[in-house]
Amino acid sequence: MTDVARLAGVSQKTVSRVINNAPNVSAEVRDRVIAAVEALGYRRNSAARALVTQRTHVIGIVTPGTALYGPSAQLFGVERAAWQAGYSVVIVSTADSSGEELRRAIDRVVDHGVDGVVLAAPITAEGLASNVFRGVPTISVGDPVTGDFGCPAVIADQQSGGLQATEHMLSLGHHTVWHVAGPVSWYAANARIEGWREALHRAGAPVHGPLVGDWTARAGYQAGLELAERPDVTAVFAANDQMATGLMRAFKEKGRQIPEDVSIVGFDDAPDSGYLMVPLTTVRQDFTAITHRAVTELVHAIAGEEFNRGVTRIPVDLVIRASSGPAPTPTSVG
Amino acid sequence: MTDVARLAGVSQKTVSRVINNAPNVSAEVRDRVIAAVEALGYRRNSAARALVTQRTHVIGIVTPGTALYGPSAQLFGVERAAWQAGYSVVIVSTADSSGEELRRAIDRVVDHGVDGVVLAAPITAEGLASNVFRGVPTISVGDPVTGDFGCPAVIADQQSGGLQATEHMLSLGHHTVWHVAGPVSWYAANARIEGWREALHRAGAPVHGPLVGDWTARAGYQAGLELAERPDVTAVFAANDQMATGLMRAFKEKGRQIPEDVSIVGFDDAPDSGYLMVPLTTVRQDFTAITHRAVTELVHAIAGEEFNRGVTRIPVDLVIRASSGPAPTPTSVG
DNA sequence: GAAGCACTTGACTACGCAGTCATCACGATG
DNA sequence: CATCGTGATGACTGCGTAGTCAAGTGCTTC
Repeated sequence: MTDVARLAGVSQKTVSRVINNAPNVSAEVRDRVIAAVEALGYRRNSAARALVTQRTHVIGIVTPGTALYGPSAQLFGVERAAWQAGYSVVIVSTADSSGEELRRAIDRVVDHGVDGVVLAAPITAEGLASNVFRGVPTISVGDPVTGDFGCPAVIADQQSGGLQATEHMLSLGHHTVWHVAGPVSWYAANARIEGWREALHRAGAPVHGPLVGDWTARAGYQAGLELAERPDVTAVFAANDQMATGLMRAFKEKGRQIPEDVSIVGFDDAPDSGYLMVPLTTVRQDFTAITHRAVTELVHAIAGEEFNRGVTRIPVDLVIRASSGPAPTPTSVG
Repeated sequence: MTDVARLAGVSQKTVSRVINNAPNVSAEVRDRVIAAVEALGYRRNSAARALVTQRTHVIGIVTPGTALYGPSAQLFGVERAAWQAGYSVVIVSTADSSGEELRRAIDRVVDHGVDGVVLAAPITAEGLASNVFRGVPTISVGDPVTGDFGCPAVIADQQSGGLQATEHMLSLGHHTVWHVAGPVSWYAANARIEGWREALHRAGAPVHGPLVGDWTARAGYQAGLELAERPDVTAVFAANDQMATGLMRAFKEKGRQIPEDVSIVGFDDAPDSGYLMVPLTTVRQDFTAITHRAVTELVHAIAGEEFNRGVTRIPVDLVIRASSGPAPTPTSVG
C-alpha cells in the first residue's frame, strides 16, 4: 500500500481511503490511485486489515465430515449465502458426535479468528458449554439447543415432516407405519421420530420400533432386510433418502414390490430421489432458505444488530412420488 | 498476550516463546505462563500472527457449488488432510465453469490470504492465466492443465476408468457400448470419453454419440429415455453414478430390464451405488488418496520444499455389481 | 474583504504478534 | 582468578492496515 501511495504520489492513508471506498476523495486522486493499484498488482493484506479492524469477514462452519446430502447441502448453502453477505467460510469437520469433539471443532474455528459460527453438526448443551459464548456469535442450522448454553437456530420443521410422511401413508390405508431413524445423537433424527410417533398416536395405530440407522444406504439396507422378514410390514418411513434407498433395495431383494407390497417414504428430497428406479416419496427441506436465513441472522448478530435469538422453524413439504401407494390389504384404519 | 505476560511476571516475548514451544524457556517460567494463559482464557490472535509470519495456515479450495458426490467428497477429503497437516480450509464455490468465474474465485481465495489453493472445480489455462502464479502455490484435484499457466495436479486415472468400464461390458458380449458423458467443460468428462472411445476402437466396435449430460440424475434420465427408443442399445456407460441412476430409471420406465436387457456402468462409486434397487457396477475413485496426496504436495510447495510439479495419476478400480451382465443376444465380438 | 465552512489530504499511531539483538546469570575451563 | 560459553530473558522493532486528528484548500456568506 505504501508502494502504491508512492507511485500515485499520495499518502498511504489516501490509498486506504480509495480501497475502502471512503468518502471525500477527489475523483482525480481516486483515478490515480486505482491506476497505481493496477500497475503494481496490489492486493490488500487481509491479516493486517483484520488486525486493525478486529473483523476477519470470515465465518466458520462446523459440519460432520461426511458426504451425506443434508450436511453437504447445508455447507454449500452457507457458503453461497455468506458470500452474498460479504463473508468467506472456513470449514471444520467433526469426526463424531461427542461433546468433546464439538468443543475441539469450535475451538479450532474460534482460534482461526472467525467473526461468527454456523453449527451444522449435531450439538449438545454440554458440547457448547463455555466455548461458544466467548463472544463469537453462533447459530445452528441443525439442532436447536436452548437454555444456558443454547444458541439461536434456524431449522427445518423436522417433526412436522415426520408427521406428514406418516400421515400420508396412514391415509393410504396402511395399518401402521414403521420407522428407520437416524442416530439419536442428531436432533433431526429425534424430531422425525416424534412426528412419526405423534401421527401414529393420533390415528391410534400401533407403534413398533423405531429401528436406528446411521443415515447411510447401507444401514437402510440392513434395516430393510430385518423388516422384510415380517409380512405385516407394509409402510416404512425412513429418516433420510439414503436409508430409504437401501430399504427399497432390501425389500426388492426379498421379493416385496414397491409400492405394491410396501410403501416407502424418505426425508430430504436429495437430487437423485426423483430418479430412482422407483421415484421416492419424500419430505423436502429447503436448505437454501434455511442457510440463507441463518447466515442473515448471524450477520446481524455480528454487526451487533437485532436478531432472532430463538428457534426459527422453516416449513417442509411432502413430495409424493411412486414409492408410496395404497396398502396391499385394506384394513380398518381411522 | 501482554496481559498474560504481566500476570505471569514475564515479558510479552517470553509468553510468545511459551505459546510457540520455543526452546530456552525454563520449566518454572513455562508453567507460570501456562497458568496465566488459562487464568485469562487467552487465545492467540491469528491475524496478528499471520501478519508477522506471512503465513495464514489456511488453504483455499475452489469447488463447484453443488452437492454432487465427487466434488463433495473432494472437499471433505481436502479438509481432513489439511487439518492433519495443520491447515484450515476456506471454501469458494464457482457458479459456472467459465474462465471468468474461475478467475473471480481464485481472486477471492487469494484476497483472503491463503497459503495455497486446491482447485476442485473445472479449470482452463485461460481461467488460470495471471492469477495462480502470483506466488500462491496451487494444485488441482480435478483437471490437469499443463503449459505456461498450468499447475500441478493429482487426479484419478479417468481415462483408464472409462476404458475399464467399457471393456468390461464388451467382454460380456455387448456389440458396443453407448456413453452418457458429463459436461465437456470438465476434464473428467472428456477423459472418460477418451477411455470409452479407445476401448471401442481396440475392439473394433461401432462408436455412437456420446450423449452429454450435466452430471445430474435428471440428465441421465433424459438421456435414458432417448436411448431406450433404440432397441439395439444393450450397454451404457454413464460418466457418473447419478446419471447412471437416472438411466436405470428411464430404462425401467420403458420396460427394459437391468441387467437382462441393458447393462449400465457408472463412475465414482458413490456411497449409495451399491444399495440401489439394482446395485450399480461402477468405477471407484479413491478420493481420500487423491486429496491426501494433493494436500501433501501443496504443503511441500508452501514450505518451499521439493514437490511434484507434474500430473500424478491415481489408479481407479472397477467395482462389478448387478447392473452389468451378459448381452441379451450374443454377437460376434473380438 | 474577512470570517466561516465543507471538503480533501496527510502525519502519526495502534492493532498483537514474532524476529533480532542485547543483557544477564551461571558454570566450565585454562 | 580471569575468561569464555551457554542458556534464559527482555527491550525494541516491524509486519500492513485503518482510526484519529490536524492542516491545507477553495468556496460561500455577510
